[in-house]
Amino acid sequence: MQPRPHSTLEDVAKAAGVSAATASRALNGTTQVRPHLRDRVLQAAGELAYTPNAHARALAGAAHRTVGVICHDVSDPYFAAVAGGIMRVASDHDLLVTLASTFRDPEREVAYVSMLRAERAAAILLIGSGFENPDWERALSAELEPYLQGGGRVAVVSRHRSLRVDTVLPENRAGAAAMARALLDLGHRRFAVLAGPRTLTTVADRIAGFRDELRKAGVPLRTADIVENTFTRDGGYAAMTEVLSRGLGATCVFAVTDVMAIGALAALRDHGLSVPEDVSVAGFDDIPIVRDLAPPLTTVALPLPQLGERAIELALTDNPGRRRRIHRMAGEVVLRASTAKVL
Amino acid sequence: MQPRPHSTLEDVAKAAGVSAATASRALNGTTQVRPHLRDRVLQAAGELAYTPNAHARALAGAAHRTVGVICHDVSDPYFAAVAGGIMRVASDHDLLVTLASTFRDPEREVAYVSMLRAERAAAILLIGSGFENPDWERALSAELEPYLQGGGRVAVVSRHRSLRVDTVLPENRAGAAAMARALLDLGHRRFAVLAGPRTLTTVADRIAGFRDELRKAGVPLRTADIVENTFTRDGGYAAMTEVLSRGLGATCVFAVTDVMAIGALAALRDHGLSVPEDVSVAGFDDIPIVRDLAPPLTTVALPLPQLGERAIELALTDNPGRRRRIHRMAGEVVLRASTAKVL
DNA sequence: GCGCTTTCTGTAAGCGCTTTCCGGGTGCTA
DNA sequence: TAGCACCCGGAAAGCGCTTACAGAAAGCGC
Repeated sequence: MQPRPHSTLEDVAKAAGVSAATASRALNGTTQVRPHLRDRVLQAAGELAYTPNAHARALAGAAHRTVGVICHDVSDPYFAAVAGGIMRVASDHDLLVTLASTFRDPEREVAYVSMLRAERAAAILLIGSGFENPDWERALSAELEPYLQGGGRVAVVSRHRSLRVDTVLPENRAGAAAMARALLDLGHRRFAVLAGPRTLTTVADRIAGFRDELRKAGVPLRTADIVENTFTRDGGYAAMTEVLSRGLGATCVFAVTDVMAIGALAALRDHGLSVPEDVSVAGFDDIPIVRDLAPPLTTVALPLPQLGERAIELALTDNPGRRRRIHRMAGEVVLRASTAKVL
Repeated sequence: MQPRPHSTLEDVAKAAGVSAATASRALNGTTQVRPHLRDRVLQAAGELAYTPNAHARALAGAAHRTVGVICHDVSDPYFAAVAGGIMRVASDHDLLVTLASTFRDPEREVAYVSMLRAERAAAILLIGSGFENPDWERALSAELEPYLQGGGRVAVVSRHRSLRVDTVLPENRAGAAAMARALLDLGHRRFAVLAGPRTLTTVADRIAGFRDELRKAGVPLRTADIVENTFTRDGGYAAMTEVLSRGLGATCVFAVTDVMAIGALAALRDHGLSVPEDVSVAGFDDIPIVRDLAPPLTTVALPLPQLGERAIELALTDNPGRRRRIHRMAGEVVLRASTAKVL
């Protein structure tokens, strides 16, 4: 016999011979319940394998125990690392994490925000560069604004324009500039840049930081030196291949992300070029794997798990004035064997 | 003025001058509503930035649109790849994915199942090897059984014992055996195995498959040849270091996962040994990065995203008799440059 | 134009839980 | 023993939605 699929609080209360109210109190410890009854309730709950219905609970006004995370693609090591940090903190707070991958589709991102809003998630975290696209910005704001009005918390990692929400901001510009300086110090004067789509703010910032610093040193970076492709390993491979097909003039290749750098490394290997003897390669992010490459990759190290941790902490922390809090995270140039001095 | 944080169906109905029922129908398209009214409702919803409360909806009996995924650690490339497959399918079905990382803590796994049960998730997916631990098995069953009774769907990837649920099973044993054969064919006769905790069924199976195949060929694998450590890059590094400290007798090292193999490669490099000249290294899983290592890693290739896709499809597919369906996925040995012939 | 079917629309119940508001024990004080 | 405060447990309301159920309106044939 099983009239209902799940046993309910009602069932537990009945089994324990108390009212639903008492059962609720006993289970949640809201108020003192005489040990005698409390034990009966707990035992009944155990026997019935009772699990409170989170929906009913949420509806009745209890706190929402889930946070939503939207990223481009979990299987990208960058997001995986950031998500890892988020999960750790969430786990400490007994929160469930709803993770969505947009696969870089702006519409899907907006749709996910809407779903998370429907779930009444305690917080929504947007991880990864936004798009420079007015339609998308408007649509996203239209979803986020009412959510914020309704007490929802939002934090973002790596995006800034237009969204007035708490932000964890890797210093892309400064990091790229620092990398430029480091590479200049190694004696490089001719560069190729492998970039993701410029519509991503992260890409734009890193290119700008890199270019500006070169300019300061009187080293030009022409448009033709920047090759754009998708923000993936294969994109890096393709971009590198394109650079090679045009005739490699550079002594150093800067990929705006490590993932693209990995593709570039593979392309170079496939073309019989060795790194760093024939050409130096540098990346950005310091995803865990790159120190284990041969050669290990020079990169701008970002504390990825911490990016996630800060973001969720920011979202979970009260923000009385609802002012926009920006938490900048510096990147640090780590010189490894993929870059060499120019003789 | 905002009496309630979110606008409700009630509000929309009022604004459109219809009843809540009609508003609900117009929004969901359940029943025909005169276009006239329908438009008014839709417009009102738009203006109020209305989002239905998913909890109320779930409580009222609508289908649950979320699936829960429990893995050991999203930032591990193996799980990231599997999760990627799951997300793709989920996205096609308009499902939200709640992803939890247990960080290999059995208790946390049980706790997460309980939370997912509370959420009335449409399905629960357990990704990654289980633990060989009777207490844990009992606790997990105690959570899962009532969930299944209540119509919940469960599918697992990579575990078998004790759980009577739909299963996607990489052929760990056969894959490891095939690897053993391939390595024997290359002329190797002395092996070291870098293993994760034996309490993980995956580890046990891979070791067993490998050992049995060697035995068939008359090649012994002594207990001392198997070094156990954590299931991570650092675990691989440590295990390899231990092997080296004992004096490397083997011509080939088999790591039970690619992640550990990456650590092993790093340890060898740090000790000035080159692969495959001084020693061959093989892994298992074929996580995306390993083909880009130098040297590229020989491994048993598992179709990781498909593992996830099959699992969620299995869970989402009706299973009338509630018989246990097992979907085996073969691994394929991919010989790359990290293994060489023994002269 | 009447009565029947066919289409909507509104009313109301109920999903499972928390929580406020009371009433009835209990224990302590006088 | 009476009186008071204090706890604790129960009844009931209500969270926002879906969905029978029933009633109203409209369409049809005769």
